[in-house]
Amino acid sequence: MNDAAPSDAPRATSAQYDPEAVEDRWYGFWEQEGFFAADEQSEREPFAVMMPPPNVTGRLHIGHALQSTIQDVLTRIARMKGREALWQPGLDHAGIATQNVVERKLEEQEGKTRHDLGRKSFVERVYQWKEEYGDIITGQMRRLGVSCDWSRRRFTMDEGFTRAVQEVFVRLHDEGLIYRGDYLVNWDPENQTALSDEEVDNEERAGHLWHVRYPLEGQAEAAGSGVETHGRAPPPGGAGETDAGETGAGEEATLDYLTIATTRPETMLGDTAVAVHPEDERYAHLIGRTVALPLLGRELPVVADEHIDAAFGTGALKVTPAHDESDFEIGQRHDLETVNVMNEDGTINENGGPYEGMDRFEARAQIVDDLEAEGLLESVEEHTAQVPVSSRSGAVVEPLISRQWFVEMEPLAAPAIEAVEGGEIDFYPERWASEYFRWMENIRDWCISRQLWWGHRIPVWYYLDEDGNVDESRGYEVAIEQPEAGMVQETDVLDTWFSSWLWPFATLGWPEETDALEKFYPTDVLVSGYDILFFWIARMAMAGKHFTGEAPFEDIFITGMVKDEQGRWMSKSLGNGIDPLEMVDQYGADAVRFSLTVLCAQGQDIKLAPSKFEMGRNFANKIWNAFNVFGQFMEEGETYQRQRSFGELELVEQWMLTRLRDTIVAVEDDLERYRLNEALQKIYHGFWSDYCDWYLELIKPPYGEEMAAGNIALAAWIYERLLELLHPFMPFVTEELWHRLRPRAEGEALIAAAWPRADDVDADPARAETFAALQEMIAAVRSVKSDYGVGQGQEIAASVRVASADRHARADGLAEAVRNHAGYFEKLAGVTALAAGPGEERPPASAAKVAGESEVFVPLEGMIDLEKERERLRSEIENKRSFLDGIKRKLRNEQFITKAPDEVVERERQKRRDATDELERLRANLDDLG
RNA sequence: GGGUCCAUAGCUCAGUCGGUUAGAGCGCGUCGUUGACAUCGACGAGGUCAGUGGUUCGAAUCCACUUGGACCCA
Repeated sequence: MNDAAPSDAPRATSAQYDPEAVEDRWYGFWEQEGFFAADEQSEREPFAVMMPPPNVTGRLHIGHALQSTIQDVLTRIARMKGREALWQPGLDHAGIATQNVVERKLEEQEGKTRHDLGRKSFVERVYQWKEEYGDIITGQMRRLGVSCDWSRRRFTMDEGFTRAVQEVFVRLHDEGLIYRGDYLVNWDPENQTALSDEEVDNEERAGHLWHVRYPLEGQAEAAGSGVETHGRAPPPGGAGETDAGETGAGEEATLDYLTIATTRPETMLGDTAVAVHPEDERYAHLIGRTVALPLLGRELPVVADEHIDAAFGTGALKVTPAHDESDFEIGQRHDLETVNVMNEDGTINENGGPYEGMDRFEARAQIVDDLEAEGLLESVEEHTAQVPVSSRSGAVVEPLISRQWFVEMEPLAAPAIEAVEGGEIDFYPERWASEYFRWMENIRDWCISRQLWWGHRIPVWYYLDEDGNVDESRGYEVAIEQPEAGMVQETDVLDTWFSSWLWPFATLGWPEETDALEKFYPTDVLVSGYDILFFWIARMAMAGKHFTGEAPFEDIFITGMVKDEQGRWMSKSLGNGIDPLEMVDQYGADAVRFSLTVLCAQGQDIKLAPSKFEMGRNFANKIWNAFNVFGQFMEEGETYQRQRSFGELELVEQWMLTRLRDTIVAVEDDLERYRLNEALQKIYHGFWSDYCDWYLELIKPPYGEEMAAGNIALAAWIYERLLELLHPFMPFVTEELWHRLRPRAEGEALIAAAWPRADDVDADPARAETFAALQEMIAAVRSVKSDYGVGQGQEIAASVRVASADRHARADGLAEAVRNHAGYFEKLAGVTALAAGPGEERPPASAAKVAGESEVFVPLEGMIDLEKERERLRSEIENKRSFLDGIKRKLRNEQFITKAPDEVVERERQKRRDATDELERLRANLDDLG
């Protein structure tokens, strides 16, 4: 027998749950016994979930902890339900991030750049680094108790995966969906690579809007046209008018310049036109003329373009096709020249004349100075602009014309859209479907090439000329293996997402037709955050449909993101992150899992503080201690069998079983809809309130007495069901306690136990209702005692007037139930003398309290404060009266009677009867007090 | 500029199909410790469901607008 599952564990537990002592043992046991391993040969119905592969550079952060917990809960439930459960783990090579980490380390430790090492040996270094550090996160995940199949761990750059990536590139190229060309791309000057649109964040930044004068040329021509009175284009708004007057353009009646506004003056070095709106009267006469580019003197045509916003700036736009997307389009429309003025590192190139070699921002400052010196800087406005920023390096992204590889996306998007529209894929919460559609329907081609060394090298081959240089005039070959001796492979690598979009099937062996693929694909559910909806989720849907014909998952469960206490993103720079491992050390893995799950409501971000984990820790402690109530009486090695049939059970036992069944049903329902937080809350309530506060309190023997074997058996049986329900959420403490319940066979474990079935739990709603009535009465007695400062332990008498027999058939039964269970009142409310009946009179000097349809009297001779009691009754009467008024108002409304459903009307009538009755009795009670 | 989401107890949040005397955890107040658990128990206070208007017999819930906040896209 395994050490971790001792059959002779002491039955009673310590008073405090110590997660460390328990958690350590179980993870190894589960893994050793092979509970995490999925078997594609099994006959069981499959269940599969793909873990979003964390970056090799990653450390476990709280978001991973949340998503891993959710996936683990779903996987463990499926496993307990008898399904062949695969939770596929793995790692993502994370191109730029990983390359950066290794480059930084190289710089710090050896003072070298990757170029000093050369490509081959640098990539070797990255592999070394990956071997050394890449697995840290998976080790950290184990601490959380995740039950993924580690034996199937995949890496996006392992051999088989690489094969899949290459296959996909070749196929898409064959289908004409991959093309290469010179286009304006998002260029990260720091990493010196192209980025996809998704990797660029637009940040609002304070900047300036510089108004620059572009001198007009060809004045004679203009003079001849008879529009000279326009003088010059006036700046927009009244403020500029005086300025316009001062330039004296009108006086001289000659044109001198056109003013443009720009947020990026350095790009003017690449200007090849000025554009205005064709219907902009201010400039109509200038169309077809030319202006001189300040500083460089190049002649620029003035063109008319309908896309110009006449209201922005001066309404005249400098056009820089090589460095701005909309300018690029204008350039295409007007067949403008394209002048690239920037190097890949963000410095100005030889086309920038005197500014060559300067960094783009240095050049900007210099150009502004020079313009000012030449009197061509008309004005400077404060301006907040959207600045594109690399999500990888934080550098300002430059639009740059560059030869890159692209995937044409529209043909891939169409089937993926259909998959969601047609219900092949469901989003939870649903609203994410509209985000998905919005992106898919406006999809743009995907720039997949990266100028990096770490990643999948593009399977394209070039010919060499005699000098050994790539000769692109001969075209290229797309092939996985070198197609012809002497050819060299494309140096660019593929965007990391170009491999991870294949994750759901490439991990299972695709393009081979493996048994695993056959068994587990398509998967059941994907759990991820909305931050990678476009990067990853949507692209997986596309890849799945395109390459396998099937959507890669049926459900997509989008979690909220974990924020700090004030709702801010957690970040290193803010230092507001919460380290999940620290939390595990401090509160226990189960506590962390519990709190994260219960806080994870549908679609809402989670505001988290370390103190939230107390909830989970306290709950673990609670169930730990609950075991002792019966566990302390258990004989070692004994298995307790339930002895009595449902009908022979005590009322509280019947109630508890009924509550258990209801809980199982409700939990099942919540799980269907991924409402894990609500499911867990119900289990929590069932365990803590129902089981501990009521059931255990009542079956617990008086001090010094033993617990009957039959009671132990039932308590343990119910406890076991609750452990089963809770196990997926809190696997460690439940596994430990499950083994303490009774001797287990070797290799037997809660992780593999059957999920509780409602049908296996006997129940009787009517009996449960009777007990619920008693609960209300007991609460009423406690409340009265508390109001009058009677100690909880102090013995008192009480009587109950149950609802009158003529109106409630079960009133007599209820009175009898109260009398038969006087012991409950004694145990829970210190009631040593109890009377009950429909005609029970209120004893003198007693407090009265309504409990449901009944009334509880507590004689308080000598203790009762008449005035206080009157006050209490008056407020209760007032309360009840306003409630009754509301009901009456409703019932007087004819519309309500005729239009509302009958059962709603009947419910209101019932409420009126009850409230009227209660009010009457309350008033009588008040009168009794004199 | 287009779109999405959020606003409910002091705090963090549930509230599913429109009918609930609007709930939970934490916090707060009173009381309680030889008792499974003080990481606990009992009791209690605490709400204009952001605002306005509308639909409806009936609105925290549906619609419109307003205010405040978060996010996505351009």
